[in-house]
Amino acid sequence: MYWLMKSEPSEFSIDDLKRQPKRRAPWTGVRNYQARNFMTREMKIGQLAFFYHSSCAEPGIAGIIKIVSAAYPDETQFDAQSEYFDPKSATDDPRWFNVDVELVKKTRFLPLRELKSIPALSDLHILKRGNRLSITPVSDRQWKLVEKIIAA
DNA sequence: GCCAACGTTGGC
DNA sequence: GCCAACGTTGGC
Repeated sequence: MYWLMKSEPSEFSIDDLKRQPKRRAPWTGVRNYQARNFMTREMKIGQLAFFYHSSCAEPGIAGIIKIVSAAYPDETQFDAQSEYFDPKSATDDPRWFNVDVELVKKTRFLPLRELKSIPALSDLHILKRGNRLSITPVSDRQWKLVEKIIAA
């Protein structure tokens, strides 16, 4: 099982991750229950994910990251100064969680445009109509195919 | 539990 | 900035 995780590069890009100590950072700001549940229930330490740049001039896959922690409460939900502050979340019953990720490698940039042009990837979640989930599973087959394309 | 209104996402 | 698609909210 692999993953694809979206981030707006103006908020947090792959280069921002690269600059972090140990190239690690908490994946904060997820405020969707389905995406949260993927982190709390299905993600395992050591699993790999594509780092995807969204909501920008050129959306696409920018690199590969690794899950390096179990899910734990997202601190930004308790920070009134944060744009991710959630007044309905209580410290003794947190609503939102995050995992930590580590940069494995920055790859050749693979634009969404190119992903769309590959028929064998038509079942990729982010290519499906109306998909907005910020964290989606990627199958072994899809992962290997994309890796091959990036390497080529 | 239904569902209309509203807010957000994200590519274009 | 537009707008389709989808998630969340809250009155009933």
